[in-house]
Amino acid sequence: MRAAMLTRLFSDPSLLPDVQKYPGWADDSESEDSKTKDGEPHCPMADDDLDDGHAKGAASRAHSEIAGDDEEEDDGEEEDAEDDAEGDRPKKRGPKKRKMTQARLERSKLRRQKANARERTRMHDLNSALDNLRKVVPCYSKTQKLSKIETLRLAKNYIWALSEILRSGKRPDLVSYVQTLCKGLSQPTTNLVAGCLQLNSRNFLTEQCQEGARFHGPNSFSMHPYQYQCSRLSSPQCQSSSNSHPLRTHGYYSAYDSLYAGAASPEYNSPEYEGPLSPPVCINGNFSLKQQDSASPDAEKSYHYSMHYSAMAGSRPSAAHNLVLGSSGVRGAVHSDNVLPYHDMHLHHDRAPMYEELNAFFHN
DNA sequence: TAGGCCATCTGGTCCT
DNA sequence: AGGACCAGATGGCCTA
Repeated sequence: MRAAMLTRLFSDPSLLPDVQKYPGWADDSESEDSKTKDGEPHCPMADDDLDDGHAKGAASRAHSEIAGDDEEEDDGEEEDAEDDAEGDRPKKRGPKKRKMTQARLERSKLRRQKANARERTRMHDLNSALDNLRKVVPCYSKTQKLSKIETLRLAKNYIWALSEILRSGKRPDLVSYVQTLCKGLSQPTTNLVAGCLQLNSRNFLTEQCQEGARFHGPNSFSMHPYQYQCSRLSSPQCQSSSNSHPLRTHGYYSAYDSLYAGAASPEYNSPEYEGPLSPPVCINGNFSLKQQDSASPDAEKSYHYSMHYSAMAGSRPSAAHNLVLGSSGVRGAVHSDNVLPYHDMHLHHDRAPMYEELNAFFHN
């Protein structure tokens, strides 16, 4: 902190916002005013001026005050004498620290400012890249952005899931897919991703109830309890309860299948999505949650989603047992704000060439 | 109010 | 010397 103060010793008015941002500088300098960060002795005069300048929130004033100390500009013996006069501190061995003349301080300050600007630019570039990454991971929201770390985790999982698909040449079961996608994600992010998939699934379920059980063709998944639930949903009573029942695993299953079904949708070209071409995860992005949510708002609030990450891709449908959905979930509840308004959330469903290849692969 | 996330500043290190 | 990169520190903002 001492070194930080040094660089701000002659800060100009352009740094005033920063000065305001660090109101504790003066206090810090009080507590450790006799040494620099690396333990080098430090001019006490500069400390006093620094404290004055920042404590009063007038960096420019501090600058002028220091600049007025012309007698300190002279280097050489005078500085040595000052050091000796400081007295009780033991002398440091090694090369003497060059006195910070006004010119050197100015240069140092300029360097620091330039370095800060570069660092800001660098971080902005990094954030921009992260924003781009957010747009191509399976779940994207304009307003509820994934955090940086969650974006990276989700992207990693997504890449892993896609490479597993390419490697095995098979459609994985939905549970494995979801597990892979959500592996290591925080609960809110898991909820968000799950919400995305579920959103996609609801409309899909409706379509399926109208179209019949076309899931049970040659390309259908291997049978497991969730497929059973899915097929049961074709019945009217099952549909009517689908939004209120806490167990919505069928929704994920259907969502997953919809991702790979590649069925054209009138809402395919969602006007909401303005990002670049996205990966081939959610080509069939139909959003019909709005009405359904309004019909049963409590359903979302009571919807709990718990995920255990015991298996990665390649786990068999038995992994479904690790996907616990219910109001008794132990990992935390899905809050209503984790399920975004449909106009704000985007599954990626662009016609990326990669998807077309994958889609052709899965349907040939 | 605590905790998470973020932007920014900063000094250190490495490389050119 | 200067730039890139990194990690630590700090404070602001937001949310549960």
